[in-house]
Amino acid sequence: MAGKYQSLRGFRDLLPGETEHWQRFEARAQRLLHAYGFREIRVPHLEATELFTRSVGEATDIVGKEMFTFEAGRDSVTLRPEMTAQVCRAYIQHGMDRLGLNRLSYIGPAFRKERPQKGRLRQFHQIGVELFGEASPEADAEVIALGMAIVTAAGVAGTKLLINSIGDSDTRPAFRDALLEALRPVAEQLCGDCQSRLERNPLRVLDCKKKKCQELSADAPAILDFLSEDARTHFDGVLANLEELGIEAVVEPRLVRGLDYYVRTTFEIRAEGLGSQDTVLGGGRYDGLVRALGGAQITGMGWAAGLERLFIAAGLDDQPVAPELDLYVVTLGPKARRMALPLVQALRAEGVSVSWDSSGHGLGGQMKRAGRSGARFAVLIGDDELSRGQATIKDLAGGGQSEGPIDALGLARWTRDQREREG
RNA sequence: GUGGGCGUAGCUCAGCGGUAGAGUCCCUGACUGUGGAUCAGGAUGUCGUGGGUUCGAAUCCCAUCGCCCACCCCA
Repeated sequence: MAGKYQSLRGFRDLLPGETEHWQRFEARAQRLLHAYGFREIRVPHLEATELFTRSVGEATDIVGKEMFTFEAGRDSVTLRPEMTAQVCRAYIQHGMDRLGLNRLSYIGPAFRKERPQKGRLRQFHQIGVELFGEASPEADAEVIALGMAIVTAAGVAGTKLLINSIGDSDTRPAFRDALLEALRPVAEQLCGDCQSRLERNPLRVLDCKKKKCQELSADAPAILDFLSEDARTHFDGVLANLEELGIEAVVEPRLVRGLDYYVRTTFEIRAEGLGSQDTVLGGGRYDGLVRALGGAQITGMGWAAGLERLFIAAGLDDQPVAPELDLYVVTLGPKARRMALPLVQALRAEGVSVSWDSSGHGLGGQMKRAGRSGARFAVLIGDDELSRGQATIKDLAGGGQSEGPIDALGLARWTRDQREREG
């Protein structure tokens, strides 16, 4: 508990050892996204509040109590609680439907003002994709396949794909009424949360984890029975395509996603061992959203995954990455010290990763720093080495010592040879 | 917003009325040119903050802030 200032609740620093995990995942993810033909879009962190209230839904918790909203002069602005609405806004704003830009991906922070806990922070990070203008079952299957690949790329094993169709916006009211009719008589027996859900969003009662509520809603009508002919065909097509791709999907009729804009296909990928935070990726189809935000009638399908949760599910959260470096230059005496900076610069230009200590510590201190830097070899240069024209090179893992080149080009070649020898 | 747990050295934690401790890390030396092992020495704290009880409070009481975990909800 040192220092006067502390990061804000729900906001945290990513330190070296952890950032490497992020970099590795991001590199792998970008390769995958590229392989699927997606191109990255970067949208602002701040947006007009109305964009989110319109798209995510007034009644959702996100809009109701979790947004970081500020008054900026006459405008109300909000730190994005998710990115789909923004990507749609940008899609419309830049006329992307005419530019052939219909496969978009994003990665970055999002903000929700809720009580932090494991795998849930006020600033968290999402990676996601949006596929516009393709309403086919194949599109759904492809987007889901990409989601599975991303989760796998993060190193998560033991995933489970849950899928459902919540029908179209014009058939949902019928289901909602039927559901209400079935649940009203037993409303008293539902848990407190569900009683309020009954009014706000009855579909979510199906999603309640409490046993009693599940029993009470067991005999309630299933949404799949209310699908229109089109929606039913579409859903069957999605399932068939997933099977064709060898992706195992569990139809979960109780799966209801929280955001208002979803229609037809909804799905989540869950990871084992994460408790209530086990949904690592979630998404679905949102065919009416672009239109609702003022664009043309263009369909959409996408998902978002939480990076913090992915890393927890992959078991990476408590495994810091050790530093790696080719060389650490240790100098003795003023002559050697004067040539150190030009030397390390020349080595870097040759693609060798190298560090050194410019603060004038003694040999012991420098060796200690060399050991901690993660360097494979320490290159010792003192008066002896300068007169001999040979550097002393110490193997920091094995402890052995030998002579080696003292000039940049020679050292660079020597380093490359070592790398090759060690694979 | 609700419930529970915890705040003592950079880190992990012990102490639970009588002068603030351990391990680790850090610094110095044994080794006048060698890190990681060993040994010896050293440094480090408004004991989260404010108030109260007491001759005396890290310890008991009250308040407050912060963190963690869970619920709600979600990625």
